[in-house]
Amino acid sequence: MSASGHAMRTVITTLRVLETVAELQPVGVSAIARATGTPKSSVHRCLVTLREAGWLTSSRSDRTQWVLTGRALSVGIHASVELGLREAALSTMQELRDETHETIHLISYDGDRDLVVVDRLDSDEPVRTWVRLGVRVPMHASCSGRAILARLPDAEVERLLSGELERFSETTPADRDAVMEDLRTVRARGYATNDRAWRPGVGAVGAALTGPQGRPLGAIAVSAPIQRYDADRARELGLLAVDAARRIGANL
Amino acid sequence: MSASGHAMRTVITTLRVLETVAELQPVGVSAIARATGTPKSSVHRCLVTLREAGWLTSSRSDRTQWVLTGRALSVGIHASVELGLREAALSTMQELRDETHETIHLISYDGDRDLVVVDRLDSDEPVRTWVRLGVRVPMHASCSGRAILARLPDAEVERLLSGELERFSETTPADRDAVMEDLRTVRARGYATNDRAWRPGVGAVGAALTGPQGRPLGAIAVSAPIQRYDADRARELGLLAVDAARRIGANL
DNA sequence: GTACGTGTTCCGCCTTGCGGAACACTCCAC
DNA sequence: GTGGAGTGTTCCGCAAGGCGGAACACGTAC
Repeated sequence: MSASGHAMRTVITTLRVLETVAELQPVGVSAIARATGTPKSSVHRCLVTLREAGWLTSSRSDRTQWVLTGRALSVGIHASVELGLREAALSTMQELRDETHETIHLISYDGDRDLVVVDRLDSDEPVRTWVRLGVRVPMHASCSGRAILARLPDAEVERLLSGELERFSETTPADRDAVMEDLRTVRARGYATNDRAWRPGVGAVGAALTGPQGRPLGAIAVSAPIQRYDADRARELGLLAVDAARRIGANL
Repeated sequence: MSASGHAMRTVITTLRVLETVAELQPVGVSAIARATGTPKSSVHRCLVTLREAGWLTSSRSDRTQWVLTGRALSVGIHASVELGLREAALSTMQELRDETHETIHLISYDGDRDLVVVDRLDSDEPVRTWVRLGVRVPMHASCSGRAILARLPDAEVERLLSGELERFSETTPADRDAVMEDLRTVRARGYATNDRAWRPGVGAVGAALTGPQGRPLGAIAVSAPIQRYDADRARELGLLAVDAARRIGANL
């Protein structure tokens, strides 16, 4: 697709291996080879290289398992510091959790393509939703994604929604038109909703966090098991999320 | 030094470029070339490759500047989740901050080599200390480092202190012997101290966070401007840090 | 105008990564 | 036991592909 074919193949595949380790760690050579579709010997070379670079360690025992080191952590945190989201959001997230008793997620949008869950405060209910920190969130299927899209100029929305839109369930927006229609609703009421559109059994509402120039830098989301989620609850949670987003935005 | 010379040169240099971007971002080609001692054309190729891999974006203006994307964030966060430190430490860190009114740092030790500041709660005083999240901390010169060393078996200490020990100031431990002597004190009283040994004008105390098997997974540190730091205050803060570390350890 | 400072492109030499295949090993079923 | 299906690791010859000096295009400072 994209222009520059001048990229180094070695590096690209090694980075893909690194990302796979991040997802599956602790993990062995064969599993990575399967997940990436790369020959085992090549994967092995990548792993050894990453260890020499200090990004991975091979954890002992009979079967060699690979895990990330603090180096990956260090580089990653520098990416988030630039935004300063976490610090700005922390106290408001706690208030929101106390008001709703549901799990609160903080999502970062890097202005380009990636949507990442950077922080989470857990619900105190016995039944609660769960995602791993660091997971990448789909733009079209999550309420955070659509809350952010609703604040972006049309050209950028167009670009972000190009390519295939993966369907996770019955309620995932089927195509670009469905998303665009939803965005009108989101713009009107200030928050986006998500009724099991991404992960099964999970409903959620999200509101965009905007910086000084009105540009979205991320989103805050409240997610609940579907048993505690219906139209009325969505409105209640949505209004709280919008208010929380406003307070957080004031700190950016 | 180390064994495997089978590592891929390309990848190693590209990762070094990536780390440099993390430190200096936003940053241009020439600055990176200077910092890493790599020819400009090679650095440029690395950057293009990293962009294609989705780890960097080139922010367009007159001068091309490079910054990390959320992909780096995502991978980095997965590294920290494995430890689960942040979640375990959050509430206790807040208590400790309220007790001391100084800046609290959470440091992660990945069991190998890297010591990274993963979280921070700021002091409410007008004069306060400051470090960037994600920065790598020296083992011998920081109180967190020495608090952790004090809990490690001799062989591992030996390995970690091999190589040159950088001197940051008059009070930085000069050599391995000086560190080893300090470790005895640390073991005796439970916390480590740091009187301007790493960063100028900053005093600090630190206590190790240990997992179920007693292995250190990180440290918690209280750092204060030297005006509010002397022997008495160090003891007071040290005891509070030790107690906080115990409470956090109970959650691991 | 001269002198540096950026970032970007080109191209021929020859290093270096490629990956199938063979290896050593552990576990499990029969 | 013996075979088979898993692991992770090593080898090696071929040629793909990365290297980096040099030249380029631009902007700013004096």
